[in-house]
Amino acid sequence: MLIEIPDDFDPKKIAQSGQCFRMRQFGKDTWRFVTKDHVLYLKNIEKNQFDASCSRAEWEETWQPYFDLDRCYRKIRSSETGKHPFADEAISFGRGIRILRQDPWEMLVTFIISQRKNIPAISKAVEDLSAAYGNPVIVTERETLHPFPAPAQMEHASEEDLRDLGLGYRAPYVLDAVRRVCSGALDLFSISNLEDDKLLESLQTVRGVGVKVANCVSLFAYGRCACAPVDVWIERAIREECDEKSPFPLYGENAGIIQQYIFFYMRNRDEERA
DNA sequence: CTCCAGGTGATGG
DNA sequence: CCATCACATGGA
Repeated sequence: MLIEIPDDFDPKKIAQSGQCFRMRQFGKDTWRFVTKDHVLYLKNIEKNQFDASCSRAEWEETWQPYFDLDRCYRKIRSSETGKHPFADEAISFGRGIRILRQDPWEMLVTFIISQRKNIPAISKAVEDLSAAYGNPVIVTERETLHPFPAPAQMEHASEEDLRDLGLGYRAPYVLDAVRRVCSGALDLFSISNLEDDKLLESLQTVRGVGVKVANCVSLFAYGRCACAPVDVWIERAIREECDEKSPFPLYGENAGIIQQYIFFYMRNRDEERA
């Protein structure tokens, strides 16, 4: 099915922006996305035109919100440029990035796992966890893959089971998330109605979830674009490029989006000539 | 061998 | 409140 995306949309940059860990490239111009039990193959036909492997209904119900297509990133780049010189560089460099609206449970577990791991290691851990607990398998024309496991599917996992998957000291953290969500102590749907600060606070009731992980879940799952996660790369940017002063207060409701441009810029700006 | 990776919790001041 | 430190694992 033919899809037009007139706004910013660069799959390669989105894949390299450290927000989704199950995105893969197939051949030169096709990208695979996974959310819940949906898989999408998106082939870039020409500028702004894509062939999507799903129905119109699935596109509108699942993928349009997933790609945050109701938000105009071109307009945001335009309105936020001119406030900070380094952010301006990052915004220009990262044109094409979007903030994906991903599954809250998957983001919670993924970013618990992410601490003190590099991005390839996070990706591997997410795949291993899915292979171990995610059912039923999804069969497409191209491949067979496992969905990210639902909380109930991990309910009887032991700490040792999770350590065997390479989660290390994060294993009890993941188990605490499983226990809280399965018991209803943490309702990932209900908290979507909370204000940003209360949402962050609720997420941090899980062991192993601190300020940074809570901000990642808020931004990448709940679409809270005022939330700007500060990790080692952003700390480095503030220290070395922003004269020790966080630029994010300048951007209010778009701080999280600017954060994502800066994160991508810090990690990729030296790879220009390749 | 050492160092580091999208951090957090515990501890001590 | 802020500064240290331990924490598992794998790759460079």
